[in-house]
Amino acid sequence: MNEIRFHNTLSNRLEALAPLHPGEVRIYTCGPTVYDFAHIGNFRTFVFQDILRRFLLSRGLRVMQVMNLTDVDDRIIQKAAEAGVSIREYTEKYIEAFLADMAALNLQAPEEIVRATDHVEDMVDLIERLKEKGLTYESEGSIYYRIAKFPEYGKLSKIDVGGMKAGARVDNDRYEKDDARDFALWKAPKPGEHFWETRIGPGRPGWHIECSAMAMKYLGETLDIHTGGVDLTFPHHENEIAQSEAATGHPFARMWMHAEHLIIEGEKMSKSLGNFFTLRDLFMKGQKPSTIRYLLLSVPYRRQLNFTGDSLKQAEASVERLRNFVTRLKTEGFAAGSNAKIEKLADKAEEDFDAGLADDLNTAFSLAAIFDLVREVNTAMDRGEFRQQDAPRIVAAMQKFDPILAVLNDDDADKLAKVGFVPKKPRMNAEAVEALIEQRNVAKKRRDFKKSDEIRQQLADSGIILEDSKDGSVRWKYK
RNA sequence: GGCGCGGUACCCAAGUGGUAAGGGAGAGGUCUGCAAAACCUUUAUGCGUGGGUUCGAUUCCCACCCGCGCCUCCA
Repeated sequence: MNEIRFHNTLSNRLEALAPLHPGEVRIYTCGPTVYDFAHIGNFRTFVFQDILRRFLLSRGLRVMQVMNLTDVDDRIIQKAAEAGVSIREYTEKYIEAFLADMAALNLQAPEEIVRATDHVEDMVDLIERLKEKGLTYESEGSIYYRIAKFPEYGKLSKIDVGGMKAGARVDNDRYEKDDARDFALWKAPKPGEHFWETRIGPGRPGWHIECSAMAMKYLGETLDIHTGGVDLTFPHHENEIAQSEAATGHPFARMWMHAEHLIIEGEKMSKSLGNFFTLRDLFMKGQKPSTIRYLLLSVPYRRQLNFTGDSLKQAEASVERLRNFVTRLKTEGFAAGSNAKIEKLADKAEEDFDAGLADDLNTAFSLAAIFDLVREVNTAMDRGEFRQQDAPRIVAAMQKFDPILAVLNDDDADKLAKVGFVPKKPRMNAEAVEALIEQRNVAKKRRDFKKSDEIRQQLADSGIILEDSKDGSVRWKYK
């Protein structure tokens, strides 16, 4: 098997994965800020992270992944106040929605999903450590990190912060800082705002400190991989490095992996452009979970992904092709015996699939390996060169791919129902479908094709596709 | 301006110093009562532009153009 190599933002090159604790990969994943429903762009990043962990698991590695939920920040405080509820109550709804959305997209739950507000103590501890080392200062009740004390600042984003002058920019926080580059570790409470009473005074945590504190609590002072969207590289991850490494004296994350953004119809997604989609928006429009997951995983994570109506159609058709193939394998009858060539095709596909992923999660390459297999096996079937005993081998290959792709085995409607999305019009149940198919069979026997075609059309209007096979049996599926 | 990602057929997209994977879509064909599914053929003498290195470059070097992101607590 090929060596696993990932692109490390820190070195800006491909590096072999070498976990600190052999056999186990410790990953920290920047999760969502739960002030609203997560959008499709967020899920592009989360799908990348899911592919990452699933691939590592497929290699027999243990994965310890921690994902945070940022459940306290300016927006949350403001919105909760507007709604007249506590931060906890306000975020609960969006956390539940996020977990449901994850399940809908077949995103495996990380080993730990942790909330910032459950870890204020850990953050206070970390801030105290920084304080003892003389890396902080206080101003109007807030505590800041003094960037000037961390010479390596900027090593991740390669941003030369030397030019940024204090007061040169509008400070969104409207707190007084000595240097524009400095960031808040702890924010003094504003009147009427929710705050924590702690050893370092009343207030609430800054954004960056939660990730450092929680990552180190669950994964140790040095983790193997830290992931997030490209936009987090600066300042968020840069600040995490500054805080963590200054406090411990050890490297914080050995490898940083960042997912490129998703754009919509060639444009940046934004609320003002009206191209801002949540998952539920897409489900309401009739998009299937498998379609969305496939589209998000089919473009390698370091490439910008253009999310368009056309690309959704293409993704849906691709998933359909794969599913049709599996159905054919399982339902069609083949002549007895086996064909050594088929075994080789399966071996090659499995090898290539894995090699693609090992090469910085090149999902496009891996998918091509699968489609090569699909085409070659279909051809062999059509030519009568595929035998009964070949089927289990190919089914096994497909079942080897799906723990990573996770788009083959689910029934989309069931999936949606399970996570609480109810389609606008209910599907025709299986009994009704079978009954109509039987009527059509009778008509066909009489060679009353007008009638049989009417029935087929009737089913098609209800989203049922029929496939007549040579032996007279009829396969059907929901569109 | 700085940092980063990218510009490959109608669309999505892989890729290598030696002559362009895969998927979708279109066209034609096989199969079928007709469909669906599947298969076959077909759609880039060319991979943003201009130079250079080389026997040979889409792949290496230089310059330039264009798109996008970050540099403002947006994945």
